Amino acid sequence: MRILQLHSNYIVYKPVKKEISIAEEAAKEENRVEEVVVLFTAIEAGDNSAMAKQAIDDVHAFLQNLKVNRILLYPFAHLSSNLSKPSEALKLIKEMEAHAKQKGIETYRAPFGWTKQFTLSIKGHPLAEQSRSYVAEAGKTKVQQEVKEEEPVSAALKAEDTLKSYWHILETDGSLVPIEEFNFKGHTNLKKFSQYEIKKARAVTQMPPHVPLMKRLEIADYEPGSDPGNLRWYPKGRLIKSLLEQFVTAEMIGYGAMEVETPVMYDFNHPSLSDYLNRFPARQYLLQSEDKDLFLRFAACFGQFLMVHDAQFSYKQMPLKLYELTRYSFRREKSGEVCGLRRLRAFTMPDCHAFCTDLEQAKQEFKTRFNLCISVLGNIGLSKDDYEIALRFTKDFYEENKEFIAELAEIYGKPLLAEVWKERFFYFRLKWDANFVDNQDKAAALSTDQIDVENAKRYDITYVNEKGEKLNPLILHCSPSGAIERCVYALLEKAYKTQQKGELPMLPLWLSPTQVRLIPISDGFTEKVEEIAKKMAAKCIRVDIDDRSATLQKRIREAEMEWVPYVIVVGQRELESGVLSVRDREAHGKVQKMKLDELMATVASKLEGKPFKTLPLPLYLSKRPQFYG
RNA sequence: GCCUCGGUAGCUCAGCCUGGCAGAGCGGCUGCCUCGUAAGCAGCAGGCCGCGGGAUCAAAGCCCGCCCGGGGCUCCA
Repeated sequence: MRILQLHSNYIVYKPVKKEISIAEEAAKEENRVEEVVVLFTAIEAGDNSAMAKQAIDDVHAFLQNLKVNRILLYPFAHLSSNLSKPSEALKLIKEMEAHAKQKGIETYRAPFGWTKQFTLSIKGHPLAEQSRSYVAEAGKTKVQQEVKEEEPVSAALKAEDTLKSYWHILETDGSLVPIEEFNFKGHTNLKKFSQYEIKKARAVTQMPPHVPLMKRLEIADYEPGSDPGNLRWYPKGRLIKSLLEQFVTAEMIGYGAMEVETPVMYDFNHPSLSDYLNRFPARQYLLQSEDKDLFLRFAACFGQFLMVHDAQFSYKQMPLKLYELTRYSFRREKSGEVCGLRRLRAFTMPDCHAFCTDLEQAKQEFKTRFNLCISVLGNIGLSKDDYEIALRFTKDFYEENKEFIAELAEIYGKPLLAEVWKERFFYFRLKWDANFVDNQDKAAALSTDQIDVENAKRYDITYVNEKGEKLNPLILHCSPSGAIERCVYALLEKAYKTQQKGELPMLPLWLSPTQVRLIPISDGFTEKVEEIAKKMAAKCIRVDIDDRSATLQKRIREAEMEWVPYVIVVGQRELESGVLSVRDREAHGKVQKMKLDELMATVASKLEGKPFKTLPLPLYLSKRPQFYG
């Protein structure tokens, strides 16, 4: 007997169709039970009455802990592959029901033998979700009990429960080393990341450094007037985010993806969608409109799959690549999990799907995108030293594709973490993700790509092959950079690390809100300085002027605290000689002499290939409001 | 969701334990200073002490509930 026990806020279920001849009579209407412990129950071959009684007694003990006295017995065959005969199962279920009632538990029961659909809302506390199995063994009942967080719905997810991960380090030559045998010397971050993945180890109790930074630099801030994890972005933050969005989008279009736009909300009861939804253990934002239940998307999958389902294409157009910058994707993360820019409830995620004919094509594409992602991260300002990669695959996939896996390891050029499963239980066969390790030794995934072998069928996506046959493609899911907000988080955390080393923190030049700050030494020079500013702005350089009446030293200090890459003081000497004194942050704040044209050429060369947006604030600092502090 | 810490001026925070006039620094405004590479000087304004309830002659402070944030538990497709 297998029982999945879920302490729920509510469950709504509806019998849809009789499955078997002995199915009970039931009305095809919705039933709703509030504040209830739902018992998804599968009766297995060999189960007996004693076991049924034992199971209810165990549940009863739990109810007292949970301070609830209401259960719903929900026959749920998918929990086991060793089911008993239906007649026996029904008998035992009825016994459980009777026993529960006898113990004074308010007992409800979903009908046996029906296909049912349900929606339920699980409580978040650690005891809310439990699975138990009872095995008949030499006349006595053995209870195996596990406390495990998981969504109840899919058999595949249940498998996660029993399926074990085998951890290895994949060397750059493609060899797999069991993790306990790997020498982590010189691979500090990989070690931290591995520990984070495997043990979920937490050490520090400290505010993540990027949070005060995102506020002080007027990038983003919490918005108490919204839901947690929905942030406000100040002009400078909006600029940074917008540039990242533009850059990633341009890279994906350059790669050959077709940019599309799809709705942010979907029908909760759409057949393909609800199925996929149940496969995805994230919590959704739900909303009601007229008579519809809607959910907010957590990725672009829905929209793109529905679009491709309706599209006609053949092997000649493949791999077929669609891209969308989802602003926003929503995930109703548990309140304790939302954190600064690391983990949000509303976030901007570039999402690119490639529809491939077969595994060979998928692998080829996967490799192309692997290179592309590394390049995208690098251009954003995150080098291979800043993140660690995990590759996750099944044992059989590895056996069949050793060379391919080795190629990936070679491309990356650093040992990476390999998670190996004996069998597949997610919808993908191969996945990689790049993970930033932050100042709290926490890891956050950035880029990722997966080979999805399930969803084409689920969404009835087909292409036509050479012989005119309709086939389901393989689907690659890729986020080239990961969430844009998370990129900002990584850049800020990285800058903080730099600062801890005693160096000057900064953002990449192309993302710096002010690239060049001009400081007229006194009022009389402001007009001349504006001429210089105009020349620079004309060359697509974000320049501003600190015309405030504060002392020179104070204005320099504030420019430094804003991480302005180039600070130039302009007075009589500069105007007469035409030579500027440029305080170069990258060169540790050293003041360098150069002509305006030289500076503009230097800056322009560093900005090559990056998108540009004009300054999102008034040219004169005296005209700017203060958003924070 | 649970545990835990916090929320006082725009920001950072002291005051709370032991109830009795609401505080500091930064920022803002005004004035002086017009400056040569990381904090010039002075004055003024600025408060629903997170929100709601309770006990008290009296609450920022004590008690209860809620909201928001940090950290932890749990989890991350």
